[in-house]
Amino acid sequence: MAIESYAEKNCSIAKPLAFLGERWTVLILRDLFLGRRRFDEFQASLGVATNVLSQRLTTLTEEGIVERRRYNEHPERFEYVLTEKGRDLQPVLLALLAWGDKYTAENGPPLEVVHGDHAFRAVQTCSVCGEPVDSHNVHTRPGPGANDEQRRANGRRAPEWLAH
Amino acid sequence: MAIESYAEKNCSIAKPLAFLGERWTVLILRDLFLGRRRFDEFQASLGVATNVLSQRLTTLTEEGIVERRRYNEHPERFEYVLTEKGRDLQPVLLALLAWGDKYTAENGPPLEVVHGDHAFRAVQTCSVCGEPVDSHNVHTRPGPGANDEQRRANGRRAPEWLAH
DNA sequence: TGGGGTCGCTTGCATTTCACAAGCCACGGT
DNA sequence: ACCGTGGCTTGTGAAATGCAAGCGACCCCA
Repeated sequence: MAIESYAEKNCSIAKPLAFLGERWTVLILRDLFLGRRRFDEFQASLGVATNVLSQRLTTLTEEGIVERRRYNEHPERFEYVLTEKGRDLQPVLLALLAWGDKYTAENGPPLEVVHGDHAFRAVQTCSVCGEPVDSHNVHTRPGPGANDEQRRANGRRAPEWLAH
Repeated sequence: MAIESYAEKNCSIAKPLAFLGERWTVLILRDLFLGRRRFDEFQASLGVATNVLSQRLTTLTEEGIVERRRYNEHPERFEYVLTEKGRDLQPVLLALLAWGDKYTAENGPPLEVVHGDHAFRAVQTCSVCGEPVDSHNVHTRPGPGANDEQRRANGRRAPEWLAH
């Protein structure tokens, strides 16, 4: 289970990947955002093996991304719904969707995302100045949570990819 | 390699996951965005097995995400740099980073992202009206690229998770 | 001239994860 | 009495990944 080692790195990209990086997890989240909530709905929609699906739903529950909710007693029946923490992953899925629409959707987007009454794409803007962010006007530096190694490494290195 | 079946789905989230969903790929991209470009840099930074790293770099090259560039003859030496298509994945990484900072960084963000002279978070806004997007004011519908099944499925289903 | 180190890998084998198929239990319907 | 449904669990084999070793063409240093 080497993917769990992601969680030990001091990195806000690696840590979420400890569970998001497991196969099928992101597609289960997509289904959750589309309103699906039952084991068999996920299974039918994805074609994933049931033991894997069961395992993923357990992990997502443990991570607090979904809530496992009993909607019937006798027999016990459960459904899975996104928590606030889970819904906060929406930007990740929308960013992925925007990229996929741009580069993989030859016949136009299979799915439109609607805000109020208009279909839209997700655009990333700066939380401070409100300007759109693109890959050319951004760089990085160690933050308050950086360890010594990270501080040293970043000091040594210029973001050379910017210079291109 | 069942993950390749992702690519066959008519879904702009699933298709990118056909390569992004492979273990280590997203972390290699993170390193690329941080300016790393050489085999040994990735290997040292990530601790990934060299055969896997080699395989991932090949895939990323084939997908047009990175360019494999010879920077030395005799002996041949290569480096890997992001293409425009690759840099367009930045919103995905920034969204992941923002979530990771919020939920997994107890001592503050290990890495700050800087826009001009100010550290910032990525905020998603609507490409049409410019308003910030959150998980409560969004729903979906079939787009021009939807197949018949997707049209039917979406008609049958309300986005129930919104009603919560 | 020789000995070590670097870079970018490849190869072989063990371990972990995943897929596929089958089955199970408590119902509910007919 | 029997079939179907929902939500799984349990095998077993295939595929992905990890680990360790090695390799070829240099370069550096003496």
